[in-house]
Formats: sequence, structure tokens, C-alpha cells
Amino acid sequence: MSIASDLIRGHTETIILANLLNGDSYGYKINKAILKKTDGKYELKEATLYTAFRRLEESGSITSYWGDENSGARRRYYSITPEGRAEYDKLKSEWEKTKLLIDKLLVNGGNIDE
Amino acid sequence: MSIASDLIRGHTETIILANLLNGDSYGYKINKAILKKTDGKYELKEATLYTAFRRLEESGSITSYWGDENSGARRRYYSITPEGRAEYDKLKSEWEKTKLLIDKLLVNGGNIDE
DNA sequence: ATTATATACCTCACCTGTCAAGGTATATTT
DNA sequence: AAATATACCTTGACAGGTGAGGTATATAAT
Repeated sequence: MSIASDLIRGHTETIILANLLNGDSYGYKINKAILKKTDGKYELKEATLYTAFRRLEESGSITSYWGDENSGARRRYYSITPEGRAEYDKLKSEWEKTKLLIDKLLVNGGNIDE
Repeated sequence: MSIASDLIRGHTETIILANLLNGDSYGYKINKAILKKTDGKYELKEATLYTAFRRLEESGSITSYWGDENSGARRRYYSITPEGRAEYDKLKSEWEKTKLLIDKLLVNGGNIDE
């Protein structure tokens, strides 16, 4: 594995929301978009992806509907709600703050008396 | 809570190791050092701290010994091992890579066809 | 004297997100 | 007929974080 799952934990929902900001999409496509964004380095596990969809829908950040494909596999499309956009903004800014905090915490240092 | 635990998850061990690079220390002091590093914004929960010590010791990244305080509460000191230093380097560089990856993934974008 | 606060350690049960492993179904290519 | 790609889903196990509890010493406040 190229990325530790404990380091990505907690970002799954933000990643999904980011992929819905510009328009509706569906699971498979979102995962392929993630793969492309990261130059093939990262992709969500299916179980993680779909359980995250459930959580997001339950909390009101997204809604879903079945596509009307007349050919091929059926698709469940997702829409981001206004609450979802607000949630995205919140999670994004939390990430920016946390990033700085972790950077500070991982620096070799501290522990010298006074 | 000022920092989401899912965002810090997986960094606990790296944070502890970072605090042992410059010399031995003990739980309570490490946590106070973390608090100081982050200007009072963050502190590990005790249960998190001590379970992380167990894991780190079991995996060979740290060793421990009881201090010889002749007054006050007893202290268990921790030393980072050469393996622990190597582990720190590895976790630190994983963080640097993951940070860039998450930054890419959280950007508004993707989902536009071609 | 007793209560509160600070120091300093520890454990257990629970919660939550991730993931391996399984499954269903359609369409195309070999 | 088999393999691959698309596209969805669920279940059980696992692991790290945490709330809530505990022990013990020393000092400051009531």
C-alpha cells in the first residue's frame, strides 16, 4: 500500500464532497477521478467509498438518485446539498489547521528543559 | 474539541517519537511539551498516550525504565531506539507525501468530463 | 483536618472508520 | 465460454482513540 489508511482516515468524506462540488457524479466515476487526480497513487476501497456515501446521505450532505441508463450497469448518482457545501468548507479549513498543527508536532524538538 | 481525532489518528506514535529524539522523557512531560508546542491547542488523551507507549515498546521503537525519584510521583522514562529513529524518519516522510496527496484530493475539481 | 489541585501512572469497555472478502448484474472483448 | 470492465452492495473483523474509572504522592488552600 502506498498510503497508510490511518493517515487518510477522516478525509474520505471531504474527498467525496470535493468531487461533487462541480456537479453530480457516481461512485465508480468518483473513484476513477481520485485515481487520476493522484496520478494512480491512490484510490478508495469500495467498502470505504460506499459506507461513506451512506454516512453523507444520512447526515444530509448529499442526496442520491438512480440514473436512467438504457444500457450497461445501473448508476446511483449523488448530489451535494447546501449543507454538504458548508460541511466541505468546514472540513477543508479543519484540514488546513490540522496540517499546520501536525507539522509543528512532528518537528524534532521539545523535551529540552526550558 | 479543537482537533478532530480522526485527523490526528495515525500520528500519535510519530508525535511521541519526535519528542524523544533529543533525549529521554516521560508521559506527563511529553504531553505538556505537546501542549506547549501547539500553544495550548492540542494535547493527547491519557489513554491514547499510554496505549501508544505500549505499542511503541512492543514494536521495539522505544524502551522504558523507572526513574529514581526520591520525592513525588514515580515516573516511567522512555528512550528511543535506533529502530525508533528509523521509524520516525519513515513516518515523517510518509506524512510529507500524504500531505501533498490530501491537498490534491481536497481541491474543488475533477468530475468535469474530460 | 480536609479539600482541592498538580503531578504521574494505569486499564477496560466502547465507538467508529477502514477493509478483506464475499456477492449481484450488464456489456464487451478474446 | 471465459475474461475484463463497468457498477453496485453488505458483512464481519480489526485497530486506534477515548470516556470513565482507578491508584498514589505532594503541596496549597479552606
